[in-house]
Amino acid sequence: MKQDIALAVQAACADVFGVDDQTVVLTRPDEQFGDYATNVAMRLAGALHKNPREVANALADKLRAVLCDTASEVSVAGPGFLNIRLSDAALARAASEEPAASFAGKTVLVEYSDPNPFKPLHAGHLYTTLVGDMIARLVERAGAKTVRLNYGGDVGLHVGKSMWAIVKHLGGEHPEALTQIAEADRPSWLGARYVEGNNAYEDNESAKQEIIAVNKRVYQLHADNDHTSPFAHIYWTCRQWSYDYFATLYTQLQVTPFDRFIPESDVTLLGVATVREQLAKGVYKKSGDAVVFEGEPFGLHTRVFINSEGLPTYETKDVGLSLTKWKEYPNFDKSIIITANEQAQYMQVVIASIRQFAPEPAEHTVHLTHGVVKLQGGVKMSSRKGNIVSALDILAAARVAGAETGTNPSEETVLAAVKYALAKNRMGGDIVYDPKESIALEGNSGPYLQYAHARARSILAKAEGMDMAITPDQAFQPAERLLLRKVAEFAETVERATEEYMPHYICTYLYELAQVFNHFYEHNRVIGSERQLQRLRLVELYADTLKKGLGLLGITAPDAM
RNA sequence: GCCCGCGUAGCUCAGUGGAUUAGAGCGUCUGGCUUCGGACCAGAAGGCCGGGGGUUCGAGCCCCUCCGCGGGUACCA
Repeated sequence: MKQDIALAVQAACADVFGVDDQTVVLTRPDEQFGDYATNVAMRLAGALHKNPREVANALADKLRAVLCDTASEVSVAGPGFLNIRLSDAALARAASEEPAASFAGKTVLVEYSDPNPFKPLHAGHLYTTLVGDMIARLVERAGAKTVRLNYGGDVGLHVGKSMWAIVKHLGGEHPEALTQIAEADRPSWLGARYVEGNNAYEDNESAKQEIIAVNKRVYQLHADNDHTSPFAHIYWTCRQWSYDYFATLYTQLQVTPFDRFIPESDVTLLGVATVREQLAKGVYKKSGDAVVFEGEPFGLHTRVFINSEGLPTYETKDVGLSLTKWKEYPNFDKSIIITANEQAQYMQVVIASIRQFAPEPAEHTVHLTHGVVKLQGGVKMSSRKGNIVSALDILAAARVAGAETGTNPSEETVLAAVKYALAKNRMGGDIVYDPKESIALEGNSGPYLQYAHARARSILAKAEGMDMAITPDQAFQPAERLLLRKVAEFAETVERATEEYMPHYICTYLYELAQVFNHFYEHNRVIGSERQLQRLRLVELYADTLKKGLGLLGITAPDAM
C-alpha cells in the first residue's frame, strides 16, 4: 500500500512537473492530517522556483484523480505538505497486507552468538544470540534462504591460556583427572581456568612464555589431527564441554537452531594460506617477523595478521572464514555478521584487506555491532577478574524479579521479558538491563505484550462460533478506524526493520499497537455491541498482528496466562 | 595524540532521507472499577534535545568547533 502510493506520488511529479527520479518519502502524520504525508512539494519548489503550496496543490489535484480508488482525501497543509487519507476499503486492505518478500530468492548468511570454547558465556553472548536470532527471523520471513552460522575460537591465545591452567590444575597432562569434575560444574570450572590463565599471562613472564608454547601446541594438535595424546584428549574433552554448555543456553532460550557451527580451527589453514599467498602479491606486508595489513591508505589502522611467532591472529582466521563462507555458499547475497561494538574498526580492516583479493565476499558482507549489556546500577565488569555477568545470570535475575513481584511468571514469560528488554532499544548502544522492569506486566515489556495478546484472545474465545465476516457496506467508526490504521502499519514496520536489520522498530510498534487497542477496548464494547461482527474481526486482526510481530522477535504469544 | 561511536524529562529510552505542536515507559501527583481478563483508562507536573557557531523558509536530525562518556589504536578479539 505504502509503496503503491509512493509510486503514484512519484508518477504525479513526473506528469505534472516533468520531474523524474524524485525519491518520495511517505511518513505517518498525526491522525488528524491523514494516513500518509509527504514533503515532495517543498523539496520540488526550490528547483522549480515555485511556491511550495502551489506545487502541492497541483500534485493534490492530480493525485485525487489517480488515487480515487484508494484515497478518500488528498489535502495540502502547512507550508506545503501533501496529506493523504485512505478510504475505508483501502485501509482494510492495508491492514491485512503481508510485509514484502524483499529477500525472495536470496541467500543470506547470518553469523551471531559466536562464543569461544573454553570461555564463559557472558551477557553479551546472550544479547547477540537473541538479536541475531531476530535478525535471522526477519530476513527469513522476507523470503531469504537463511543460514545461521556460529563461529567460535577453538584455537588462539585464549585457548592457550585456558589449556595452560587446565593442565596445571590437573597436575599435569592427565586427562583421566577430568572425570573428577562433576558435569554440572564443568562450565564454571572452565571459566575459572580461563581467568587463571589470563591473569598468569598478564602478571607472570615465565607463565606467559609457557602459555605461548601451549598455544602453539594447540595449533599443532589440529595440524596433526591428534586425538590420542593426553594433551589432545584434554583439549577435545574440554572443547566438547564448552559446546555442550552452549547448547544448554540455546535450548533454554528457544532460539532457532544454528545451521552450522564453524570452529576457528576449520578455517585457520585456509586463512593462513591466503594471507601468505597475498603476502607474496603485496596485499599484506612483512613487518619484522609479523605479517600485517596496512590500513592507513584506506583511512583505517594497521593490524597484525600473523604474529612474530608465526601464528595466525583472529584477523587471518576471519579471512579464512570469509572465504569459507563464499566457497560453501557460493554467490551468497548477504553475509551479516553481528558482534560487539569494540570489533567495529577491527572488522573494517579485515574486510578492507579481503576486498583487495576477493571483492565479492567483501562487498556482500554487512557488519552489525551492538553495545554492552549492563545490569541496572551498572558496575563495570571485567572478564579478566572473572566478575562478569553470565548469560544465565540474566535469565536467573529475571526469574528472581518475577518471583519477588509475586506474579510467578512462567518460563515463556521470563524469556519474553529478557528477549524484549534486550531488543527494544536500537542496536548499537549499551543496554542497561533492569530485571524488574523487564518482567513487569505493565509498561513497555514483553510480558505486557503477552498479556495484551491473551486478553484479546479471551474476547475471541468468548465469541467462538459467531460469524466473523466483515459487513462490507458499513463504514468504520472513528475509534475503529484508529485501531485499523495502527494495524495497517505492521507491514511497513516489518519491512523497515528488515531493511535496516533493526528489530527494535517492531518492539516500538507492537507496544504502540497494544496501547491503541487498550484505548479502543476501554471505550468501545465489542461483544454485545451492534457492531459486534466488525469489532470481533478487528480484535482478531489485532491479536494476529501482535502474535506475528512477537513471533519475529522469537517471543511466544500464549492464548492465556 | 589520532580514529570510531554516543550525549533527548529524575531514571530507562523512542524520535523515518529535514518539517505541521519534541514522544513513551517507570517514578511522582490527581481522577475513574460489583471489569467483554482494571495486568486497564483519563489527566497533571517534569525538556535552552551537552555548549557554541553555520547551512536553510524550517535543525534533536545536516556541517564546523568545543566539552563529557565509551570503544579502538600491531602481534587478544
